[in-house]
Amino acid sequence: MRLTTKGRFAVTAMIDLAQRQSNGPVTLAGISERQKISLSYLEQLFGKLRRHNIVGSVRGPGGGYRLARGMNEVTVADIIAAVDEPLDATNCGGMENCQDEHRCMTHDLWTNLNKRMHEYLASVSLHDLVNQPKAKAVAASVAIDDRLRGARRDNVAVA
Amino acid sequence: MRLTTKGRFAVTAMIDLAQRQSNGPVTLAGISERQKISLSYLEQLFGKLRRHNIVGSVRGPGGGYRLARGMNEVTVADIIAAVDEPLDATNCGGMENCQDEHRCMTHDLWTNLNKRMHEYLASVSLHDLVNQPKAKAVAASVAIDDRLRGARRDNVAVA
DNA sequence: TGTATAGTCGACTGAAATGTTCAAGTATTA
DNA sequence: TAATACTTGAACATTTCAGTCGACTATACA
Repeated sequence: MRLTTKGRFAVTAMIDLAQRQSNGPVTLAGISERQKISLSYLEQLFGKLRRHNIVGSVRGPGGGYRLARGMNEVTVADIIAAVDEPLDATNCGGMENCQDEHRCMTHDLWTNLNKRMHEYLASVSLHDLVNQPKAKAVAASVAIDDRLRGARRDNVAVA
Repeated sequence: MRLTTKGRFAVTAMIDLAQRQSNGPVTLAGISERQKISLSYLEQLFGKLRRHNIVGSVRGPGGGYRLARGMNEVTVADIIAAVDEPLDATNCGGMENCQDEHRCMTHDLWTNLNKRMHEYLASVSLHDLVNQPKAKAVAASVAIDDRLRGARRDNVAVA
């Protein structure tokens, strides 16, 4: 799981899309203008999002993109994984080279940390982002800590 | 907050350092060999870590690096921030261009997400990583999360 | 039947970041 | 003084980022 401006663009664009799809398909040209992201770059990003079945496309006049699933079914982790693609997990791709005890230890520790990060990003859905009440950031921190400790959460609103 | 292999290398190296500093300063050459990271690359990373007062150096024979503070006082966020440096937070650096309502909204949403990620990484200390009992609780919480959310097909490479 | 709309695909680009290597230092210990 | 080890700077190939361009296909609508 990598986190760069690329994933940021994708998330921003997806929020825009989620907010507007009720009026029918949303054009990339519109997203481009509203979010100030180059149209051709969006085409690349949405090509990947489409191939990952996160969005669907409608061609021709009046066409555009729409979500392939409900907002609750699309997480930030999904979006980032779609555009950032593979990227090797650890220095020792699978088992190879892992005979040394110390390497294996740091290896486990790292994948562990990674897993938790992914877990967090997977816990935030597009719905959470779109329906986030303006400015509650601070209060949210408590909830996160609880969740990391294994606290139960009902279907909602991380935010 | 950016997350790349660069920060990964730094965290791995810091774990190695934390595990071995009880025997006195740890040389980069040693870390390089154990973790299979190029020595010169480590030199660059530790130069930054030193300038951020995360590690301290001891020159001359028998020298090396040691933590500048206790393991509990060094978080993953500290390490990543030190090596990944600046990187603008949002597309609209401060206030500029933020007159449009929608841009401001997604802008807030994004910085919010960012804040939470940072918060999480700041909650994991070097001590936590070194003394972590071999991966158990985390895996469990992931399973729970998936269940609550309704099984998802992608199962994205966590890495 | 055209034609404008809008997605699809591929190649290509300059700039930056990654990760590595080489080389020449300086400080410290023995 | 010699060996050790950090310090600094430069150069480098490779990859990714972000954007551009051009040609193409599918569809709605007049």
